[in-house]
Amino acid sequence: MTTPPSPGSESLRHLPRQTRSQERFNRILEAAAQVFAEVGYEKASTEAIATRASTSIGSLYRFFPDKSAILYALAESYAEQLRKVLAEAFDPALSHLPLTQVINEAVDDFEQFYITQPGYQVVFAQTRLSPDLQKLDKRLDSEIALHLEKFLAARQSTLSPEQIRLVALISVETAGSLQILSLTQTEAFRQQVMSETKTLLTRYLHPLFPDPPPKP
Amino acid sequence: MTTPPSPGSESLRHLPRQTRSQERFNRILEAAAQVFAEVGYEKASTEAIATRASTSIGSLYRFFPDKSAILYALAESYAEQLRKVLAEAFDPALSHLPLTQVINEAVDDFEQFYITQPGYQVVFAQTRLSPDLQKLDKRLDSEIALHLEKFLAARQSTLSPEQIRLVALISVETAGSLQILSLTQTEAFRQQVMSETKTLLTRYLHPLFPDPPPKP
Amino acid sequence: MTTPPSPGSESLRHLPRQTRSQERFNRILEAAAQVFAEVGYEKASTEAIATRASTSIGSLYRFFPDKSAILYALAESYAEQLRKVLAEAFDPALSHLPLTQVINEAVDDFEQFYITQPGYQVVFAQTRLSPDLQKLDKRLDSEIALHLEKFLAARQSTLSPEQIRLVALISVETAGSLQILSLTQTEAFRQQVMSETKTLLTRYLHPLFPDPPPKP
Amino acid sequence: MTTPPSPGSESLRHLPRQTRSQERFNRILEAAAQVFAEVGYEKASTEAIATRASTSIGSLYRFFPDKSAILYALAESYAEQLRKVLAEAFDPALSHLPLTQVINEAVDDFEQFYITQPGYQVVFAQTRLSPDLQKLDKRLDSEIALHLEKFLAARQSTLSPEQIRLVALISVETAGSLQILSLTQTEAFRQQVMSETKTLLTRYLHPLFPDPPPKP
DNA sequence: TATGAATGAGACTTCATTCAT
DNA sequence: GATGAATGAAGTCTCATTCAT
Repeated sequence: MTTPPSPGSESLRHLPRQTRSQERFNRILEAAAQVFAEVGYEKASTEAIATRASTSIGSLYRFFPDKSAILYALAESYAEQLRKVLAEAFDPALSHLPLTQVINEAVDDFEQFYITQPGYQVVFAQTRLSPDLQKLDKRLDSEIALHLEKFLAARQSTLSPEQIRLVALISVETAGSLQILSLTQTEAFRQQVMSETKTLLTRYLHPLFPDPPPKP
Repeated sequence: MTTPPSPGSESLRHLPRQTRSQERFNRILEAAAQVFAEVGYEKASTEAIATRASTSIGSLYRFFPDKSAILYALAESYAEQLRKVLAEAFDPALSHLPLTQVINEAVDDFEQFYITQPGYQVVFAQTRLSPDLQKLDKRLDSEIALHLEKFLAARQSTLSPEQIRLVALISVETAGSLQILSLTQTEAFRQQVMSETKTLLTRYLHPLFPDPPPKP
Repeated sequence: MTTPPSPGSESLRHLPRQTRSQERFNRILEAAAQVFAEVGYEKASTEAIATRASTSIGSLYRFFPDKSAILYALAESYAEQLRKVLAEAFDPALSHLPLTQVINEAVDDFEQFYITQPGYQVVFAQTRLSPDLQKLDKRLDSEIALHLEKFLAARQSTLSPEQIRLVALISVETAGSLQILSLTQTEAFRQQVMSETKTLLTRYLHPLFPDPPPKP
Repeated sequence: MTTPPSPGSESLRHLPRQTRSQERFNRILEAAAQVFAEVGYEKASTEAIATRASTSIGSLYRFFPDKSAILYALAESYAEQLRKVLAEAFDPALSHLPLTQVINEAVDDFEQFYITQPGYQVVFAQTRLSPDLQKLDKRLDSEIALHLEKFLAARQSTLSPEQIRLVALISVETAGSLQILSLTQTEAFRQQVMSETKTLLTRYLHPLFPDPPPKP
């Protein structure tokens, strides 16, 4: 997921892809994601996380100075993953495609991320809520909106970079919150919510970034 | 805020508008809102809440069987307040006004509510996050979206009641999450976010509920 | 049950047999007996006792300086009741009857007392257990054994008064503990235990107090 | 006293007979016995037990999930010890001895157990009294009476196994309650009570299990 | 005198964190 | 480096007792 404190040599061909240390670091992060998703951040005990990661509480504290450091590291990991997802979805090379199509696929990708990373919701809510994690929260926001910004900037638009940033942030926030809403619903309703999310985003963004004229 | 367990006789002469009991009940609820807003639900200790309410831990437990009951009561209280705010903002009598105007004012009212009730965010996040509060969460969603639903239904529309319900829920959810986003930002950016929120909602809703023709 | 602190005029013909105060005192004592029997002394809350007695916690504390005073008063009450039961069962006037018969009836009376006074077990165990109630415990023992002593003394016996006291105490203790044992058993087994109790006591006492020769 | 959850390797060299864990487990159990004996089960605080065991409250809860588990473990421990005491006292190999002699020695052994294990009374009273410990109570009764049962069965008797069971249970119960009675008395009286206990049991049991004819 | 709201000491229990092995 | 036993601060909640009304 993310790089552990001690780097380790990754370029030597026949050596294990990850050092033992990295492996354990990632196992703990995955275990934390699971436990956070199941019971929330506060109720997740470090003991439970260590057990889930098939390691000891002592080892956990070798990697993380305290419990909140796990949340931080997980947030970093999610930020990186989201960056990749959004980098693909909003590849500037796709900026000539109809906006609707790009949005639809991006929302679908976003949904996949939420479904496969059930810990994200908790981390997201926790960083948003707790005053001492807000710095982290803003950085998460920035990273996430970054690629959308680039994509939007690639389409000719009269918007200033600051305006584009605003629009990107709002779009991502909206998509995220509706995603979370959808996950508390029945399957049928969930799909309706997702479909409506696409409509909403399209209607919001279309006037700002009109589709380019088809190339002759 | 909400009515305490036992009402008591309120018609006696010019005696206090609230009984001693109601006063204390409300003080505790307000203190809880503050503490929740400051440190979050889990980190808020019942002791801290009692102290903030200038009462004893024993008195707190006279009104609330356990800590979660405070969250419940606060949620009910907020739901009721929001209902009132939205009832005014979406008074069906206003359904002949331009949608933009109604949305603008509703978002402003909503913002006022968020600003004056800093505990709402926490309660909202908590009910959304914790599995055993989801029933409460859904009920709150329904109640909150109710007035928007009625308002939208009052405008002629080709949408089914179910579709209107969906649209209302999404609108309220979006407005809420952007509200929260705005509160983590600087004042200048915050206002831009609110303004953009109005734009987004208008663009989303307008195609569904076209403004009525001006009266001749 | 027992006389409350303030005596009250009981000899005036047309006045209520008990003053309001006495009535309440007795209601509290009865309520305490019930609650003690149900949950034990320590887990019985003074609030629960007051409620069961249809009075207020404040009134309860008018009669009893603290919780243990209720236990004391109840113990006094039981001592008095037991004294009556045993006074009848071991009426010295019956000392000419065969020992077996007297024992059988006494055990039956004792059983009735236990069944109708479910609080007795708890009070008994509590006074026996708690160091600061042992004085009370010994007085209970004395009172209870008193009548048996008188009865035994009335039959010619070579035993000294001290020896008779010892025998009486042991008999009562044994009967009591087997009584308690019987109450934790199924109905069928319970009756066997009671029957065996009679046998045991008869075999123990008979050599000490042989039946008098039948009067010609 | 009893074996702690995880045994551990005990065969290593000349290392401590008990593992650190077992040592602490036993220390806690002994401390609990003392505190229970002094103030009773309900008034014994887990904090006081931990302190008396020279350990921390956290360690106590590492071994026992809650306070009642300490009572359970102590009850098991006592049951096992009593079983051993009674197994020796009622060794069927002794069944040819005069009943009086066997009873005398058994009562003496029983007395030693009570004196050296002052917590037993409390555990005994608690299991007998509290509704949710009655299953444990009955099991303890059975185990404790088991050896007397075997011993009695080894002497020719016309009694059915069920009758023997009843007689054994009653004998043990009686001996126990008289033991407790004796402990609340002065030393001189205490010895008289113990002596009388032997007489009582002998008179009760002798007719049922006559001494075998002396070997020629 | 009766009431019951208020108090707060203290009980049980959890869990983040440390550190000897 | 890994382990997990040990620690103890801190949290939730109960309940005997007081006292203003």
